[in-house]
Amino acid sequence: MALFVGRYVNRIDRKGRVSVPKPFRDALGGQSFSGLYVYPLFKFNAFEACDEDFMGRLSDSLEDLPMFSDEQDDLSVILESAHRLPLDPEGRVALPKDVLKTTGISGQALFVGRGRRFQIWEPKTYEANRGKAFERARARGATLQLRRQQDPDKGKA
Amino acid sequence: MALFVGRYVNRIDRKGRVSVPKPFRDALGGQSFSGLYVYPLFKFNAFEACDEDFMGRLSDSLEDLPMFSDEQDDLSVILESAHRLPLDPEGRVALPKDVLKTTGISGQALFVGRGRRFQIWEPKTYEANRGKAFERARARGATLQLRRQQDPDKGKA
DNA sequence: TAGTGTCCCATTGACGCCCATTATTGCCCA
DNA sequence: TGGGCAATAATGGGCGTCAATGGGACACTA
Repeated sequence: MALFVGRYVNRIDRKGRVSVPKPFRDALGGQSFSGLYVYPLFKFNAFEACDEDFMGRLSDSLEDLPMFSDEQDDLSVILESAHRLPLDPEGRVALPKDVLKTTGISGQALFVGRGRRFQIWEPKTYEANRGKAFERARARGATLQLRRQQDPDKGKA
Repeated sequence: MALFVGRYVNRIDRKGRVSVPKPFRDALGGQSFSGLYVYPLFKFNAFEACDEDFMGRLSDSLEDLPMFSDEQDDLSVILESAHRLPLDPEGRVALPKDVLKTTGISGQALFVGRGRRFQIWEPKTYEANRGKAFERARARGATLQLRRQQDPDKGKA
């Protein structure tokens, strides 16, 4: 399954195209659709990107909310604002105008791995908002409850 | 499954490459991806390394936190700061600049086995921070509750 | 026909691959 | 049991390949 980690900065050309980092392209592979989905974040002026599987999972999660509820309607704006971006033969995507506008991306785009998905930021915005995240986690003495070890025999039958 | 024990010191060459100790390479084997993942530690200026399975488990554990929550965002800095390091044909990895910078590694790297994962330290930093760990454990009279023995027949069918 | 969006090709620079050499370990045998 | 030899691991450096980038040609659309 897709696994996105690390940060990569790539240049936007005058056509609005940007190379998706090779490791991310590889992680996206194995999909029927060669490309990615992007949707805006609430908390930051950045977009999140994922593969088709994750987008389906996100959609299904929204269906778990009560139908016709305000909550579902509100969160569904994620899907309404999403884009399906195909990769060109060189592994680039064309960032839509509203993505450029919302994020403030012009010269460079920052790709940030987030495990099963990744984010796209304007580098300075990222630094301003996320630059201290590591120090915050360190200062807080952040801990994480690891998922219980998978049964190693699972699926071996 | 991967099992890393012991300490090994290897030299960094002028390209920033370092040989992963053979026993660790062997323990990493059996993955679809020939390489390892590294991520920074909060408590020390050192990095931790693991195989793809463990990284996926870490990622999934983060997904168990609520999406868009501050807690998830803060902890996700681990994934954002992580690197996927492929092994070259000789069994070396190229340590990224930020790893060298954070750890202070320049001439030599210390590999420290930690069971399912291992750590990479600048030798002097390790000595300063961990050098007395054994004495501390001894002085405390440290004890450990061992996990119950696995069923030996499990999954053998 | 202008505008938009793919696709294709060329360039360049970093990185991965390959080969050579040295160091170390482990083994064999006297 | 010690020395020497062979196999393996670690190290160093050169070079080719591929990822990132830029620009142009072409097709489709409004």
